[in-house]
Amino acid sequence: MAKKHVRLTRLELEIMRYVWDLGEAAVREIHEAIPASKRPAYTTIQTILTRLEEKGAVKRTRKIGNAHLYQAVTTRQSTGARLIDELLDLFGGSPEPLVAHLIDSGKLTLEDVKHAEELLKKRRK
Amino acid sequence: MAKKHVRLTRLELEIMRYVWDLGEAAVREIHEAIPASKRPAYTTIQTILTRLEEKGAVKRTRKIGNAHLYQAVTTRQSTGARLIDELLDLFGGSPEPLVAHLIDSGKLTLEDVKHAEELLKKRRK
DNA sequence: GCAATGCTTCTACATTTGTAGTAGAGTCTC
DNA sequence: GAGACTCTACTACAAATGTAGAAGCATTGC
Repeated sequence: MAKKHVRLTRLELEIMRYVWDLGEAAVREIHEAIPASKRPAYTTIQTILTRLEEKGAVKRTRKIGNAHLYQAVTTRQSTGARLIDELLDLFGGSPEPLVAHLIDSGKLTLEDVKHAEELLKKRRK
Repeated sequence: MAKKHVRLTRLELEIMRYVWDLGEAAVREIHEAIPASKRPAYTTIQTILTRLEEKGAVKRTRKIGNAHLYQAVTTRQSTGARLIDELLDLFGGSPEPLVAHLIDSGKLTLEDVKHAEELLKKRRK
C-alpha cells in the first residue's frame, strides 16, 4: 500500500500550511488567517480544500454548526521531504549547493550546523 | 531592472536540468539525453524550450546546420535558491526540518556538515 | 539539382490550476 | 417560525501546462 505520491500545487501547499498550523480548521479560519493582501475569495479556499480532500491531503473531521473542519492527512514533514528530494534532483542529488545557499543567505547558523553534527553522530550508532 | 521572478513549471525545470548539464544544447541532444522511459515527443521538448526562451530562462546562441543551440540564462544556483526559499516558507522559514530530513535520508554526510561549518566560519569574518 | 532527412514554426487540444459566483440548505436569533 | 446569516455544493471559466501533430523550410548526400 505504497503512499501515492500526491502532487500539490503552489496554492494547495499554501493552504496546507494553514491547515498544518491550525491543526484543525474551518474554511473561514483559514480564510481569515491569510493576510488580507493576498487573500483569495472564501469560496476559492473552499474549492482548494475540496481538491485537497480529493487528493487525500486533508480530511473532514467534524462539523461545527454547519461548517466542516478539516485536518491534514499528510504531514508537513513528509510533504516537505518530497519537495526537498525533488530539489536535490535539480542539483544532481548533492545537498552541497543547497547547504551553501542556506549559508550564503544567512539562514543556516553555526548552531544549526552543530546541531546537525550531533544528529549525525547520534544516528551513526 | 530587478530580475523578474520567473516561475518554471516542473517540466520546464526538468528540461532546464539538461540545458544546465549540457551547457549548450540542441533540441535533439536534450531529447536523447532523457531516459527513454520518460521521454516526451521531440516537439514537446521544442515547445518547452520555446516557452523557456519566452520566459527568459534560456537563449539561442547559434545554429548548427539548421538547428538552434540553446543555453541557460538563469543559473542553476539562482533557480535553486528560489526554490529553496519557497521550501523554507513551508517550514516557517526554519532550515532545521530541512537539514533533519537530509540527515534522516542519509543524504547529508558528516563531511558535508564539516564543510558547511568551515564555510560558515570563513563567512563570519 | 533533387530527393531524403531533419529542424523549425504553427496550431491544437486535454488537463490542471487559480479564481470565484450562485443557489439553496442549515443554523441561529428573536 | 421567520428572517438573517453562513456554509456548502455546484458550476464556470480563463490561464497555464503537458503533449504533440502537420506543414513547410533548410541541409546534405548524391
